[in-house]
Amino acid sequence: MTTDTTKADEIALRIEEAIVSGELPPGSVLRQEQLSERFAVSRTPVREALRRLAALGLVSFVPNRGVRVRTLSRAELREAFLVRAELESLATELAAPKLTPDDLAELEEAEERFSVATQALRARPRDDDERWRLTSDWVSANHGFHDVIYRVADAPLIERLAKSARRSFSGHAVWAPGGSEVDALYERNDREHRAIIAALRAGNGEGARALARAHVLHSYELLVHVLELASVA
Amino acid sequence: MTTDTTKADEIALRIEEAIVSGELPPGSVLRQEQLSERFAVSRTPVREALRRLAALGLVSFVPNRGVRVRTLSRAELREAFLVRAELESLATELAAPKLTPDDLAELEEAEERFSVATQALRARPRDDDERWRLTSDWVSANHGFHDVIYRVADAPLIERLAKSARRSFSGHAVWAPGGSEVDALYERNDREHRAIIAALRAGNGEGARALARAHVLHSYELLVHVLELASVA
DNA sequence: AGCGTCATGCTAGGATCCAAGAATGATCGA
DNA sequence: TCGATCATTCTTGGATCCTAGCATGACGCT
Repeated sequence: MTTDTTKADEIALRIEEAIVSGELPPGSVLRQEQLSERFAVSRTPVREALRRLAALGLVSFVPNRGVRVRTLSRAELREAFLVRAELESLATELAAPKLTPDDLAELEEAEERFSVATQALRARPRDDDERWRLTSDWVSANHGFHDVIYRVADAPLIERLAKSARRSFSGHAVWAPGGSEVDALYERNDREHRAIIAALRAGNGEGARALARAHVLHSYELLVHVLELASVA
Repeated sequence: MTTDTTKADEIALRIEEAIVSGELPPGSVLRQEQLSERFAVSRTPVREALRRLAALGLVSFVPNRGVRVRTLSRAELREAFLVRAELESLATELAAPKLTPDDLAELEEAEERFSVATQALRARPRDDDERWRLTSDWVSANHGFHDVIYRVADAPLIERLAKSARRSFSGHAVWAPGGSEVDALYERNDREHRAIIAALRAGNGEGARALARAHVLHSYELLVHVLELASVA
């Protein structure tokens, strides 16, 4: 068994997963020892993993006092979306001239899944467990759509940074659905995906870029709406 | 003595400094032991520092085979500049409405220093040592100008990511000056700084944004020119 | 009774130790 | 003489141990 990855890396991924899934909520303190026993390793690789996550901005170190999962202020949340809007629109523009028919088909398929997830979410079951599962589906379908674009753009650095910005707020995504006002926003999100596809199909890089930018900023509005509704509840 | 920073952090900064200064050139392998004795600590904090730098993209880990200072391919170099162009233009736009007269004065002062450094560099002494010092001055004067904008924009995440993109190629900056063709590019760089200032003074955020974007992309052209000249020599 | 100080316990940071994997060079065979 | 294989050495990755700093609670003083 030749490990071409180190334990610290694997653990970093698993902790990251736990953070973005919301299992480790923002603000919670991470004890090195309990992480080490959870993953059945010593504290050393755990600490290295935490260093990595700290550099990514997911957790913050307080010397001699441990690490805690980063909480984003409203301003930071906004910033993260602004960054993502710029990087994603750039990626979309880069992707436009490279798009093959196969890519286009894949993109449409991803959009189809997203559309289904959106409708399912709008049906909004009262059961909390079901709701959580559906929002989780919705989020990953959404990511799936955007990931196709990143792949086609073939720009590793941009992809890395954009996803890092995306991750930084996924832990905040309670994504509690709201009323008809929020429904309209979900609907718009879906429509915008199709518009981006249309622009890409037409080979209109500039247009796709502008659409992608607006789309991400609109997603921010959606998230803010949802967060406000959640905080009132 | 209450250390409000940890040794791993300090060492990460010092290694980073050594990398961007060119002391540790791209491609060189870093031995944990010699780093640890150089900084008079054990290997543990060194490794944590390296993890951090790896997450920042400055060095790359090869499991069981150590770390090496990252070399950027031409494509990655381009990507880094594209990212910086987007983020810096965004920061410029954000800075525009926040700019106070004091900020403007500071910006003009920074530009003055940059202008002086540019002229000094264009005088181009034959002495290698002097040339190295002047290019180093030029680079930091340039950074100084842009840093004012970042500070005014007051957007920590954007600043962090943009500087990270900037750092990723500073190690490559041999910045060997070329002929009159390159001189024109230096000259343009200087002019563009002034244009950005003018737009900011006029409160024209959109204009400043577009100028900043073009400016960074032009800097890329300058760097590529210089690198080509250097590789021929 | 309230506040300040000190002692004890707990957790993180750093050092050292051990094991496992890769490179290098020597030796043996063709 | 050239190549392949095996042993040795070097370096990294991980575990354990030690130390130092923060926190918390008890005790004493005002």
